[in-house]
Amino acid sequence: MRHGLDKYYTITELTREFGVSTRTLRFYEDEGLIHPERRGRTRFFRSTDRHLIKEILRGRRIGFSIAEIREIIQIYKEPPGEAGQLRLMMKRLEDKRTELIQKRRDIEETLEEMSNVEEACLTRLAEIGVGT
Amino acid sequence: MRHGLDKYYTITELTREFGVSTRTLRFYEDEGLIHPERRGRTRFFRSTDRHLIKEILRGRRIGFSIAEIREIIQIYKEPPGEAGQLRLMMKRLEDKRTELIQKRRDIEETLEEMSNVEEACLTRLAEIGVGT
DNA sequence: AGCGACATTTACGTAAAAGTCAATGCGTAC
DNA sequence: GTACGCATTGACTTTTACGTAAATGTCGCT
Repeated sequence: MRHGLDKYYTITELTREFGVSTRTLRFYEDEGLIHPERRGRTRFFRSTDRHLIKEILRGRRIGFSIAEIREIIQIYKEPPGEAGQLRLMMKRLEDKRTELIQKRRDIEETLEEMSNVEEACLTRLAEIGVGT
Repeated sequence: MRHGLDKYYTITELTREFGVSTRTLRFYEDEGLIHPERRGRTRFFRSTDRHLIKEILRGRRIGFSIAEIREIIQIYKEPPGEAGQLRLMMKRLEDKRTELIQKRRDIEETLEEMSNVEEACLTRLAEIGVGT
């Protein structure tokens, strides 16, 4: 079943879908994050690559570095078997969780402030531009 | 009342409080984000600077660039008076809001996945390390 | 006066994440 | 068969956000 009838994606298809450049996707390949197949020199992306790209971009939006994203992907590919490694990983997960929760709080605070500013704008607009 | 009896903060006090380097605070000054006073060549920070630094660091955690942060600070300092400017600003606020909401969703998805991974770790640990 | 601790300025360095450019290949439509 | 468009590779460049080093200044203490 593996690699059966999956659709192939060309690099430009994916750049259009995700709004990134070809350079970016090649960069991610160089960094070992994705592994498109080749026919000749042309890359052919499987749906698994496509899915990976989605995750990479999400990580990027959150602010993860390439190194961190690579690490996360590694965890999915080969979850650590040894107990010490597992504990270490959970410790790091805990740290990341704390960081993300902080970040979420930051975002929420900022969203609130933006609402305030927006409201102020509206009243200001109402004041000035009654006849606009 | 202005500049009355406010406390002064030295640069190192603030670096300790916020866990950033002196270089960082001087950099923010160079970038025009904060304006500590001087006695001789030494910087003295007011509580307004301290508050600004808090906001800057929050923006940084969210992923805003220095330019964006400067822009936000500008808005607080001198809200635009002209109607066109106001509209433009609201448009940009809208864009930012969309971006932040997306980012928040990204974070929430990632937090969920982290929970799953953590759970998997726990069961795995239970399997292996019954006697650990 | 001299020491140590902390500050400052200037200037160059750096890592991450691409952007850009030039040369080249490959398929196919005309 | 050649021109065109899309791909590729490799090298070089850019931007952001500071780090780091070197040379000095300043303040308080003893």
